[in-house]
Order: sequence, then C-alpha cells, then structure tokens
Amino acid sequence: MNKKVSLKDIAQRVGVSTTLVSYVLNNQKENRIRKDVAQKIRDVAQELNYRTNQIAKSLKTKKTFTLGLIVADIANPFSSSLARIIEDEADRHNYTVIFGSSDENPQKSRKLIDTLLKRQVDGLIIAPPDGAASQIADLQRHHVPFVLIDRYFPDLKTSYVALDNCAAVYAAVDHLIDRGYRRIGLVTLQSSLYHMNERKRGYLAALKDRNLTFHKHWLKEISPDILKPEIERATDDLLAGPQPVEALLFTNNTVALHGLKYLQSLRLRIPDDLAIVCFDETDALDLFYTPITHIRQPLREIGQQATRILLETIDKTNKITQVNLQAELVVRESTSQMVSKLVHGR
Amino acid sequence: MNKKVSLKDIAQRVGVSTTLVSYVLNNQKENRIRKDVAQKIRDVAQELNYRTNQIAKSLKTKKTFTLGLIVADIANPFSSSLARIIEDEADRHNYTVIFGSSDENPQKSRKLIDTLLKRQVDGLIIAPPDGAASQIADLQRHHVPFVLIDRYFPDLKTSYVALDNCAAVYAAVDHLIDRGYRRIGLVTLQSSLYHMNERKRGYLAALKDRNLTFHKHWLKEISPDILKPEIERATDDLLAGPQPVEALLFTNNTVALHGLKYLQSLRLRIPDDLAIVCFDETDALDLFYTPITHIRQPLREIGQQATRILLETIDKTNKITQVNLQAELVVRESTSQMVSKLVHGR
DNA sequence: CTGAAAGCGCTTACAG
DNA sequence: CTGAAAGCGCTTACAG
Repeated sequence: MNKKVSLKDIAQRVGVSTTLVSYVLNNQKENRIRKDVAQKIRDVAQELNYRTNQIAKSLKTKKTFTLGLIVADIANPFSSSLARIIEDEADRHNYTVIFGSSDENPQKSRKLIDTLLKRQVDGLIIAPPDGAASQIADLQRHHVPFVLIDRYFPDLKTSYVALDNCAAVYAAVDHLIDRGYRRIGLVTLQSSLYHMNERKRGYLAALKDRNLTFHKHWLKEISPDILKPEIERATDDLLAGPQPVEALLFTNNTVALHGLKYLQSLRLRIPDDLAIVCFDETDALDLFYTPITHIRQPLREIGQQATRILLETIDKTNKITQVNLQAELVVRESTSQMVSKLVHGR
Repeated sequence: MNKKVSLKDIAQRVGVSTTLVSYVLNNQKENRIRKDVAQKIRDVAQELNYRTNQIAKSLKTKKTFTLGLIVADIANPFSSSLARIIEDEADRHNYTVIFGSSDENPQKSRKLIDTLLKRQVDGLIIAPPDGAASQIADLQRHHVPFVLIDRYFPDLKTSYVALDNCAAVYAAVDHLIDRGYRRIGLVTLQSSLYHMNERKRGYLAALKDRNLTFHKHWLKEISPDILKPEIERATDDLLAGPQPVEALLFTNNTVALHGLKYLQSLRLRIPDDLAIVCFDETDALDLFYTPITHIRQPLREIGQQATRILLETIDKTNKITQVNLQAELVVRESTSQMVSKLVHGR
C-alpha cells in the first residue's frame, strides 16, 4: 500500500501544526480558527485523500467504535438475520461490527471473547452457548460492557434481550388444543440452556392447564451433533404405535428444517395426517407445500434493543437492562381444525 | 471497565523493563533471557489477567490482523454461508473479520470501504455491487490488498474468485434440452454486472448450440426493487398463451425463492406442468415438494481461496490471482424426462 | 487564533 | 542478559 497520508503530511503541506489540522478535521474549536486556514486544511486533506487512522485515534481516545458480535453460527439464518439488524443499528451510531461464530461451543466462545477484547471492542453482543455462564460472569466482574441475546443465565444479573420462550410455546400448544389436537409431540434439542428449558416448560404447562396427561415419549430431546438421524428416529417413534401423535412442534429452525424435510419424504399429509408448528420463521418455510403455523420471534426488536442497550451501557457502565419480548404465533394451514381420523380420507 | 493492565504494570510488578516483558510475552529472544525472569513475567501476566492491547500493537506494527468483508446482504444465506467459511479460514491464520452489507448499492459499498480502511484492515474481500467498478479501480491504484468474490469486472485486472457462470447455466439448459424440454424460460435480475450477464449468455448459447430458436419473451429481466410482483408477472407471462414454456430457470437464490413460492401458490405440478432449475443451493429448496435440480456453487472453495489469496496479497503486494471455478449441476426430479402434454394427465 | 509537548500502549534497534 | 529511548498517528490540556 502507498504510504498513507497522516495529519503531519497535511500540516507540513499547509504550514501549520498537526494540532490545528486535528481540530479542523474534527470540526472542533471552529470559532477560534481562521476560516481561510481551515478551508486550506480541508482542501489539502481532500487533495491528498486523507483518511483518519482510526487505530491511532482509538489508542488515544480509548474508543474503537467497534462492537463484537458472537453468534452460534453466522451461516444460520437466525444468526445472520440478527447480524444484519445489529449491523444496521450499529452503523446508525457510527459503530462497526466484528463477528464470530461459537458453534455452541464454550471453548470457542471464550476464545472469541478474548480475541475481541484484545481488539478493544467497546462492547459485546453475545448469544452464549451452553456452559458459558462462567465466562459471562467474568465479563461482568471485569466490567466489560455486554448484552446477551436470545439466551441468558437466570442466575446471572446481566443485561439481555430475549424471548419469553415459555409463553411462546405455551400459546402454540394451546392453539393446537383449541384446534382439536390432543396427542401433541415436542421435538427439541438436548441443552441445559435456559431458553430451551423454557420452551419445554411452556409445552408441559399448556398440556397440564388443559388437563391433558403428558406421555413422556411425546417429548423427544435430540443430540445436536447427530441432528438428522435423531430427528428422523424421533419422528418415527412419535408416529408409531397405536396412539401416534396428532400434532408436532419443532422447537427451533434447524430442528424444523430437518423435521419437515423428513415429513416430506414420508409423504405425510399436513395437517391431515399430522399438524405442525415450527419455532422460528425462515424463508424455507414458505416452500413447504402446506403453509406452516410458526412462532415468529421479533428479530428486529431483539437486534435493535440489544444494540441500543449495549451503546447505553458503554456510555454509563453501571446500568443493567433486561428485556423479555413476546413472540407472535402465525397461524397457517398446518394447524387447521383437526378432522377425525375416520373421516379425513376424502 | 477496570483500568486495563498494561505491559508497564507487569514490568513494575516484576521489577524489569517493558522491553523485557514485551519480548517474553511475544516469545522473542528466548535464548537471551534468563529463564527465571521469563517465568516470573509470565506468572504475573497470568495473575493480572493481562491481555495485549491489539490496537497499540497494530499502531506500531502497522498490521491489524483484521480483514474487511463486504457482501451484498449478510442476511442472505449465500452471503452468510460465505462469511462463515471466510471467518473460519481467516481464524486459521489468526485473522478476525469485520463485515458490512452493501445492499447492492455502490454508495453504501463506497462508504463501507472507507470505514474499513479507516480501521486499517489489512485487506478486503468484496462482492462488489453494480456500479462499483471505479471504487475498485481506486483501491487498485492505492495498492490496497483486496480480492473480489462472486462478481468481478472483466475490464479491471484484479484478483478475484468467481464462478464460470456462463458454463454453469449452459450446462443446466443443455440438461433441460436433453430431457426433452424445448421451450425454456429464464427469469433473471436486471443488472449490468458481469456475472449476471454471463448467466444470460450461457442460456442463449445453449439454445443456439442446440438449434433452438430463442423467443425474446422467454427471457425475463426483473427489477430487484420490486422482486416479488415482477417475478409473479413474469411467471404468468411465461405460462400464458398457446405456447407456454415447458421449463424455467431461476438465476439466483432470491429469484428462485420467490419463483418457487409463486409456483407453489399456483398449484402447478413440478415437473409435469413445468420443469425447474434453480441457481444456488439453499436449505429452503429441500422443503419444496419436488426435489429441485439446481446449480451448486462451490462455496467452500470460493471462500477459502479468496481468503488465502488475500493473505498472500497482503504479504507480497504485487501479485494478481484470478480463479474461475466450475459449478456442479445437481439433478433432481424437477427436471425429469419430459412427458408429452397429451399423456401426462394420468 | 495557533503550536509545542505529552501521552495512549505497544515494539524494536541500539547500547552496554 | 537487560533497559533507555524513539516512534507508530493521533488528541488535547496548556501556554501564549
């Protein structure tokens, strides 16, 4: 790269001090600087194609205007949609974002936090993986500005923006019951993360409140490592036997994707053979032949609020803000009123 | 945040110079430094939880170990999949990545380049929007290390990693003709970007080489701003009249998504009523009731090669590398052998 | 209205 | 084997 032009270069060219150049280019002390000198400085800066060295500026001001974002996997549409919203909101405040994917792995997440902190990001937005509670507690202890998204640790008093996952699933199950379904299965991920437990809790609570006895084989907890085969086996199980489930709820977009794919291959008729609700809204859902009832997270709200809260925290460091948002149940044909099995063969 | 600990803090605590601390922590001059002193320094660094200030280091070394990535839209799975691959490859070389979305807008792309350069990224990976040729030429003139991905400007001698788009579409159309289809439509985006033109060119060349006369109403060029209604109208057009098309090719993932959605709503039978080929592979495709023949880009290759080429360029600045990769046609049921219209009503 | 100087937290050529 | 000192490119309190 060509030697970059610095304040000093401009100063020499104009015949003033770097102090003055700095003031002018930062629009400071405008009333105390001679108009013609200021203009000359601007002209030369323009002419030399000057570009602030943000690194040098940051070293001095101790502010990088950079945010660190740690998601589970930027290739997952849930993460990348959030990333886009955060990017835009950050940009609105002249912040830039560095991202990293943790792959739900606490070692990776720890390494990412370390890397980002070395780079002096002004704050972090983190979707923490299972097992990251201690790292988060560390951040807190060292007064690093951060806000959690999507997941959080109820034992830790930190800022976060998350969904009321229990209520979201509760509403979905309630809806299924309203529509006449009684044997309702849940396919979810094995995880000790709070948000996943909440989804399970919402399911159980809804069944209970409607006086449906829960059969434990209706609840399938899948290992994330061998997602596909396990989802297929779980689905087979749920549909086997004399009392197959009549409705199925998938608790996130990955599970839903593989689940729906498998149902497709089984040539099951939705909702006649099986009603379906999916957690998360994805473009993919639209291509399924039956429009799918799904739980829509307010992604824009999550991303924007997280960014704003983080920026506030960066300014005055002691505030903790916790935001719980409500999901929206988007009702489509995959949960139409149940038709008795004896009749539906039309 | 707590006052961060610096080399000086460690030096004072141990009673040595910062010089020594710097050498030890960077594993330099190891043979010249007393083992016990080195150990003591390491211990104290550990104890104080020291973390290098990468900003200060960068200012001195003029290297940030940061890459800038400009994609069209990080929320689009094509971009985010590439981002993930680039992230991993960069990480393998201890680089971190800052990203930004240009929304196919040259003003945004220019602003992003400016922001990233101010932040002293060591190099850029860019999927340039239509109209960005001059900015790219500027980068080149100022010897900024960069490599283009997905798109490039044939008039500019720059590094890039891209697909042989013409061959990709040619092969797809050829395949359709092999399978008995004669009236083949193309739905693509209005764009003067080379890669999009190449897709069109591949389509026309394939028809020509197989002696099929091209009817210009088979080629629909859609405005990206009003994608959905235009795709619907284009599809209607192509299917109307006494000579509707028998097969349709969508030239990218966004067009494909909207196109398939619309076909779905029309309750068209694929491939009986219409054969389909989509450009780009997405999870979404798997949910369509007929498995879709599609053009698969070697995303891993694109992302990894782009990253590696950029890192090479950063080291020795004068090299230009241009990589053209071949797509793979993944044949599925949406392009099964054509059945004569008179017979297919079984 | 303007500038000399210190300092942000590192690295590193040089001297001893 | 170790350290004093200069310098990366900025900002800014202070002096005039």
